[in-house]
Amino acid sequence: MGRQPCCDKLGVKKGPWTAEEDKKLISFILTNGQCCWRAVPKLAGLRRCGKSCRLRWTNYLRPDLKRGLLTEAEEQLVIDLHARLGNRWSKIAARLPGRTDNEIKNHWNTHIKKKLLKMGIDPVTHEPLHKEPKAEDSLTHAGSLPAEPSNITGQENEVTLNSSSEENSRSPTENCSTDESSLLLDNICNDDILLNSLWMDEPPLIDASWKNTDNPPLVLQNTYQSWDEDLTWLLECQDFGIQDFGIDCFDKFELNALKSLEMEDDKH
DNA sequence: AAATTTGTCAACCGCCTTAAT
DNA sequence: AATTAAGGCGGTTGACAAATT
Repeated sequence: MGRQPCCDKLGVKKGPWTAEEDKKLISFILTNGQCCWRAVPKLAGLRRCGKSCRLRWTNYLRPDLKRGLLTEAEEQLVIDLHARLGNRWSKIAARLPGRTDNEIKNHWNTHIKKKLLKMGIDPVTHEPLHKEPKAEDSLTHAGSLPAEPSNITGQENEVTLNSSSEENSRSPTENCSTDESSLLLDNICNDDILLNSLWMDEPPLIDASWKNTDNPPLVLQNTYQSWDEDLTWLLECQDFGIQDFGIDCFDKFELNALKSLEMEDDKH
């Protein structure tokens, strides 16, 4: 009855991943693609739960991940999206290429939350903590325009709030006050179709903008910079048949995954 | 210099939805 | 239709690092 168990609970390792485990997982996924996490630990020679492998891959090992702190523009975007979506971190993360829900959630809890509180803004409702009773007061009170969309300007204390209500009639592009954040927000908000897809829980559009830039892919710039010395093996990707973690590699990887899926489909 | 506090974030836990049997 | 696991998600924890006393 039902499906087979995800993994043999006995002998499953927990805790921090070692460099060796990471290597095995990356090697396996780059070769075979992402599919059937239940089978991954066994096939990759890992004493881990499939769930743990998926988490490790999506949150830390994926080649398209950015590393490091969120930029101001990204932070602004997170605040704006949070005002609209609440704690739906995966939805928010879907709009920030190279960022994971876990990373955004952590950043929210450790940085943004405090920042907003410091500014006198409730991080849950995005309303002022001490709301003035008079409407005219709210007009003069920085960041106290509940009916208006959110916006953090470059100035520390000038935060225009977004209504936590899911009815946001004003064009979100009007929120943008910095060029950088404008660009980011434009990607999401300026397009009704995109916004609708967000609300309708449709799959996000693939963001491939970095593929067209003259700059090296972020993955090459940042992905493994902060890793400990044990991970220098990653620089020797050829060891497991990977020339680099750049664009081509990832495209191949995606193709590999698709092939695997197709093969799975053929079997059925 | 040592002890304590605070901050950060990777990883786990448990719940929910979806899908397989 | 009922049962069970996979996959996905958000909340929470705990180890470690950095800052402070």
